[in-house]
Amino acid sequence: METSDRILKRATVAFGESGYDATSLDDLARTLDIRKQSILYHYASKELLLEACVRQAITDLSVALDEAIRKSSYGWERIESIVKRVFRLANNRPELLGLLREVTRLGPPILTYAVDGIRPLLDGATTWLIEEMKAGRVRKSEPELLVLSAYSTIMGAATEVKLFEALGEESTIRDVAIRRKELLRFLKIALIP
Amino acid sequence: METSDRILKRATVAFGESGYDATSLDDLARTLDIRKQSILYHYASKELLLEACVRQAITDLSVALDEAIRKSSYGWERIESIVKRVFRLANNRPELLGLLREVTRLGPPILTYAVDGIRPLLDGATTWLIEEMKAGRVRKSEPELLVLSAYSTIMGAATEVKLFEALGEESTIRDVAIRRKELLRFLKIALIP
DNA sequence: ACCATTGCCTACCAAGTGGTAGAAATAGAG
DNA sequence: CTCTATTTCTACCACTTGGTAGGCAATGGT
Repeated sequence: METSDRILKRATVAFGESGYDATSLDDLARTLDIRKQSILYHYASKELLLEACVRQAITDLSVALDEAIRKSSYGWERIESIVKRVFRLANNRPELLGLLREVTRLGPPILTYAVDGIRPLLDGATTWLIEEMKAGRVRKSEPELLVLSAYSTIMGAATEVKLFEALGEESTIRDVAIRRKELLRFLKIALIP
Repeated sequence: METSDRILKRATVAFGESGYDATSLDDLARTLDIRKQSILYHYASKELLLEACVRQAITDLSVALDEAIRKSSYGWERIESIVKRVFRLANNRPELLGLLREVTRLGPPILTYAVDGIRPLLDGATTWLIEEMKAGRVRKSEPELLVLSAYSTIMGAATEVKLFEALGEESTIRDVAIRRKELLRFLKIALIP
């Protein structure tokens, strides 16, 4: 694999799991078994590296969601498909969701940058929801708020694993599956008329 | 006000809003118009300062929730009362919820410490929910999971303000009230039989 | 009057930070 | 082989970090 890609991948993990400020370029270089200056050759500054990570993360996220959307039809089935895909993502690549959360914590300018990348996804979801509401397949309410609520709910359920573990809740695949099932039941009751 | 209390308050805000790593003791001292060494006089290390902040935050949180519980009766009314109280808290003292989230990000040892403080609250909520389910006032499901889901949902709705703003969603008192109402509607449909 | 304690300070330090300058290796093209 | 461009490196640097050592004024008990 290309060095620059290796850097990008590890940086995304580090930024997403440990946070931007807690990750030093020296640490990062050490885990990659290269020197810090090699990182700075491919990405001129730490901030630009973060930007590249965010760009890639959003791309990956978009691809995953598109996939979930394409292989589902309408109404509840599609919501279920998306939730399942996000949970799988949270399991396979927790750093992606972690990075998104970290970015909202860091605020501008990187947040503004990320938001521009995510907005198409949210807009798509919103217009789709409006359609579904019109068709009577989803309970009528404010679609923008619903999308954002769903975002934070799914995000919370998918990323709060560390908290769960600290609380003694196990996090085997089975336990995560149970939580997913509960969330789906919850969403179904609340969303479907 | 006592110097040590001023430090504690500012530190909670800084840790909760900007994050632990992004907050230097020098910065903190500067905003308090004292010297860093005065901070280290009252709190022997940065980590101990964080611990003190967490302890105080959990106390404040407990007080607020107890209040919400005491002035409500049972079933839906109590849930509504708690959600409203948390939203008020997120509005008046966003740093409290921010600090909690930051702590789950930092992981052990501080997370373990915080969890010990919060567990009584969660246990209380869980046993209460079990009662309510028995009495048929709340839809039957896994109470532990329900508590944690509710936690992350409310937390998300209450703290994702920065994201909302970046997305162009206004965050006037009225808008927050609308989001609160939507969340309550959502919870009511999902929880009440 | 004495002295110990409290509270805040100045002065300093070792370790680490992101970043610069420029030398050495590597490799493909003519 | 030689020239050139790409990549990685060593050697630094200015600055910030959390933390130590110790001084100095105020306070209050004896």
